[in-house]
Amino acid sequence: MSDKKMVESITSMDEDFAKWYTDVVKRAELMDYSSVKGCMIFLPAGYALWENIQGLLDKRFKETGVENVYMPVFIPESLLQKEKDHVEGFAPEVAWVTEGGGEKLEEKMCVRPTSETLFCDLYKNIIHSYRDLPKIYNQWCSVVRWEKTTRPFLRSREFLWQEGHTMHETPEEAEERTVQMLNVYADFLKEDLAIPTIKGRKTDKEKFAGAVATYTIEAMMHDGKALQSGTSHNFGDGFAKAFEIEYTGRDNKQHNPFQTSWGLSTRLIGALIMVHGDDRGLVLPPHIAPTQVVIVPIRQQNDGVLDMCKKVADEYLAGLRVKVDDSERSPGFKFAEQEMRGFPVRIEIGPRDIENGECVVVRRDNYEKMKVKLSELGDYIPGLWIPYKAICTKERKSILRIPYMKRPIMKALRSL
RNA sequence: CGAGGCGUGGCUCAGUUUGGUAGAGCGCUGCGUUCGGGACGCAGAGGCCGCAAGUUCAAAUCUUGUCGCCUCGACCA
Repeated sequence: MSDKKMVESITSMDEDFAKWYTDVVKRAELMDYSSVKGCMIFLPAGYALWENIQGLLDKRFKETGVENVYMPVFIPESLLQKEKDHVEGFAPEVAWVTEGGGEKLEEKMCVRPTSETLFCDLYKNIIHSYRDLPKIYNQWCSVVRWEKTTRPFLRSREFLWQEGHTMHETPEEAEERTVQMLNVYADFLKEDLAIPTIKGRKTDKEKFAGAVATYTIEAMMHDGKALQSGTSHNFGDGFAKAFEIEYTGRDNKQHNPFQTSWGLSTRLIGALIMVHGDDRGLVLPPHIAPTQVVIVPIRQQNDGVLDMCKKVADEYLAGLRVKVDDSERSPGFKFAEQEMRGFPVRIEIGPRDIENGECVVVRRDNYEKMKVKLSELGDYIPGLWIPYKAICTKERKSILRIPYMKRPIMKALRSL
């Protein structure tokens, strides 16, 4: 590459991993900064990743009996303060609303940093009998935490997530659900995002404010640091007691139910970038890639080349998310641009290929280049998805060998 | 919130030390030639130099304040 081209390329990850990360999120147009301090804009490419994460994870949730709800974005001060540890844990990073309609509010409200208290408020009203249990609710929403330092996807004052909140008859059942959801997260990361994780339990100091136990999945980034990628909490009956949630048990006596909560956020997009990306940019695993296959016509003005590309997309690759890049750029430019955006597979089709009834297939993860018969594409491309899953088992072993493991992962390991 | 760095066309930056007509490359628009790893020619458009006060005949440049962004640290999904 000439110096001219180097100007536009991204910083090497070994030279400066933090700079590489921000270069990638900006150049791949995943996000942008806004005039709102500490908050970020999800651009189409970034939001599409979240939509796909939502779709795949929500399906897994539903398979375990989860129902979706939506709760208010505000929490009255009195409600937030009902559980002592909880309010102490979150107080420093809560944003408050003190005025509405031009008048000072009688009671100030915070913008939810998390919704345990709202769910408890609801459960108090709808749980009266053991027949009302379990309650397995989840909501997809955004929450606000007044962070002092922010980074795209990894930490921002407002972020998107899901928060599940469940109530159970017995402590055993609550513990079971806590672990079950941690496993749902770990399986999702492994099978759909090709991200291997290590499951662990947080120390008392690190655990969620008000929880009895916090479990976490930690993913290893390229720079050797661990990133907390999902958490699952067992609350015991602490909140239930604080919120006076009681039900009549099978023994006709009053009991407090046992509670869990679990969450996974848009931070996961940051993990995705840091785990799979390389010096050419993003590498997206096929299951969540908004565009799974991009077709580049070579000499597209020639009669038939563009038509053939569209035909391949429609007929041989039906069912996959395919894009034909018919923009008026040179092929080399398209290659570089698409690799930067992380499309898992590229197909090149030119006049020579059409004569031979074949095309060139290039994988994003290892740049492997293959000639494939057009008629065999429909089987060949989905076959490429499998190695992405294999990444997990392969890299999981290497993770355990990384010598300069950072503190969080060590703790996660120690407590297992 | 502590330490450091940076704000100049869309992007990356030069110009600031020593005040004096706003610059370059990339990108963008139009036309033509190109197309298997970031193509080329010609012709164009685009900036009150983050914002606000101050010093001065004169401020991108000096002073003060302020806002924003980045990195590291503490805290956190």
